[in-house]
Amino acid sequence: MARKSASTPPRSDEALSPRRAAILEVVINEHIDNANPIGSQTVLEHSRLDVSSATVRADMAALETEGYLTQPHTSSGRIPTEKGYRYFVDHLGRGKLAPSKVQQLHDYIGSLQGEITSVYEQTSAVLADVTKYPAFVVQSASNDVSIKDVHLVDFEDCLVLAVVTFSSSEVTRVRVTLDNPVDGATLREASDQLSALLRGHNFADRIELPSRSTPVATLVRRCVEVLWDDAPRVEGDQVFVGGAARVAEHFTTMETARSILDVLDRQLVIVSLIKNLLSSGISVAIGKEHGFDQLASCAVVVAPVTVDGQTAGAVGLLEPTRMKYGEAIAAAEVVSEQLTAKMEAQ
Amino acid sequence: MARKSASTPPRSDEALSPRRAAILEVVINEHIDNANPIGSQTVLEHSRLDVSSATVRADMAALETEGYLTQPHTSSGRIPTEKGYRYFVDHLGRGKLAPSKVQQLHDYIGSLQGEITSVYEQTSAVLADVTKYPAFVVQSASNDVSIKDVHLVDFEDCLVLAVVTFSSSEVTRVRVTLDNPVDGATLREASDQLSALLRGHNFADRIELPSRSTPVATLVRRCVEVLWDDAPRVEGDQVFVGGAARVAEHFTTMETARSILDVLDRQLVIVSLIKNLLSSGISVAIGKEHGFDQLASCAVVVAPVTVDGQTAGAVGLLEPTRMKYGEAIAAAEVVSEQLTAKMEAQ
DNA sequence: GCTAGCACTCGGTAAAATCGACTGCTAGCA
DNA sequence: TGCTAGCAGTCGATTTTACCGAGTGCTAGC
Repeated sequence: MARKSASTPPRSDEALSPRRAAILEVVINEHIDNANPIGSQTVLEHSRLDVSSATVRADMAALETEGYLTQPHTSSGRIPTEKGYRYFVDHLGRGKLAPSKVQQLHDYIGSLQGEITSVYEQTSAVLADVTKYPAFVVQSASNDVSIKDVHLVDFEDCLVLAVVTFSSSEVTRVRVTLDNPVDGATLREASDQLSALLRGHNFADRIELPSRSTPVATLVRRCVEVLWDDAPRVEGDQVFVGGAARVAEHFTTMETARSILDVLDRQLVIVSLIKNLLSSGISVAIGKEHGFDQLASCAVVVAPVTVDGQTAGAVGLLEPTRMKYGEAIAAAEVVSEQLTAKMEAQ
Repeated sequence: MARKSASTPPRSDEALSPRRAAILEVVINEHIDNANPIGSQTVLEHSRLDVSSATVRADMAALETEGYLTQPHTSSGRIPTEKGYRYFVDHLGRGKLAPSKVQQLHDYIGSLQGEITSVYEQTSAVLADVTKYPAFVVQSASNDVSIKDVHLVDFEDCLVLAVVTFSSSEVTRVRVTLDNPVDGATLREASDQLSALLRGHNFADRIELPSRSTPVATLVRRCVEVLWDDAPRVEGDQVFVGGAARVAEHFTTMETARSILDVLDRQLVIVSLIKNLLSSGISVAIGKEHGFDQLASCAVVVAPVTVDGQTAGAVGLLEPTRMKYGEAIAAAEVVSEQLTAKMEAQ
């Protein structure tokens, strides 16, 4: 996957004359609404400008040479370029989300219960439902999670389940097979020793193992070994994609739909996309700005979920460049706020 | 979602004359290969029949009146109907999977480790990769899972985590908030009592609660209450869909792609689809046979994963009716065998 | 029961014709 | 200098027409 450096947040600084800005705005708004190239006539109809179409034409020609607009072919209206959208996002369309939708998001996310994972998963679905676009929620692997407790559960003769509780209140389990059966007392004692030994540590730490060869010490050693080898490394970042089916609604050609679905399937790609954007402080990446070729026809909107100053995750939307930026950004922000609030309440 | 009863396993019993069967087979094979309607000429070229095209035409006309073939329009070749495919699946195409693919599936699934859930999830991805079609794996909620162990972990003053281990070796956790802080000894004692009290039961059972009002008894009561209220009901059936993006590869019109993606998003629908098919002993449902309108243009192939005579899950493929049935069925079976073997080994 | 041959159908494709929404440009006006 | 009116020209999209050929059903004859 090709990616360019996204280190410099794109931002268009040049200012446009008020009239040209107005024209650009109309072109973008109209184009978003009906996907057609926009001509000078149409611009006039949808603006308060009191000039002739020839003047608008001249301005549009200027906007084109400056790179904000482009013509699909001579003799048809103009459509926005990525630069045009960028200017729009930075200077113009301060869109809002319909209050009813905000309410909907509030209500739904507020009502979610249960494991963080499932909250995130459901959130991705709601966000997709509300925006009608594919949405994703990334749950970051928090890097300072430590072990809180270890408990051994006896299964069969030589099989023990090590149940590890983390400070994040997540739980994982690992099967430990033994050479010899153990009795309940040994198990219990080993449980206690393990808890004491590992509490506060995480899998990056080196643990001082007991060297004695009592049954308990042996069991403890074995468990630590297995845990350090097998434990799902405090699970990496997880991605939940909601509304992938929406792709088919919004992208007209099969081919683009296909390549986008493909990306949505590859969670690693999404994670790195999001991380790049977040780390360079970007909240909207339009077209090629994010450097992922397969998504060149899309814009990505992200908003971080921050808990205690740490990035706990992110919320994102994937839409065609021709989208309602205002609404999308607002929606992502509302959801990220909701999630942030929810996480902090825990 | 409309569904018709799928209680009678469809099965075409009428026998066709050998020649007609041969013709049907060629039509289907050719149609699967290149999606075109097949004419009498083409049939001759791809069969060992030593008759004239007129004869083939007569037979094809007969096959059409009997419902096995149909003409998209007068004056073009024939394509198979659902009934045609059904006959094909029941009597003709005993296809096989390329040994290399079988090997691939064996190797990959054999190498999977970790939690059942993740094994299932990855399996769905591999199956999709190997077949190039969307695949799903359903993990059934086993209905005779019982609690094996309960362990309380102290979090904050009035917050305790109840970690429940099930006989299936799965683990779940529930947050229990308390009115008063508890000390370590109480917690430990309560853990032990809970384990003893709940071991062997599941959330459908009624539990006799201790009525005393000692701190331990109170804690035990509270935990059971919360567990019975909040515990994710030994999670229902879970569906893992792999290769959803493949939909865009195989379905030509945006609209069908869209409606199929939509279904893949709705896991409940898939579960009920699979359950219906399995319970009526069907392994292939072609077109409308399964009664789900949105999937009318698809065929579904399923194979159960059985452990100890109990259905532990299922493996399925979703393909257009125009698909290589032989391969698909073989692939689903290989995978279901692999999973079955893996589950039984645990 | 099979075949050869013939008239016929009709979807798909290619070429031609038409339309109309745009543009750029120029000359003229405040 | 900035704006406008008007005109000629461009070019994609749509419709029309013509045509081809794969494939059919049918019938008469072996």
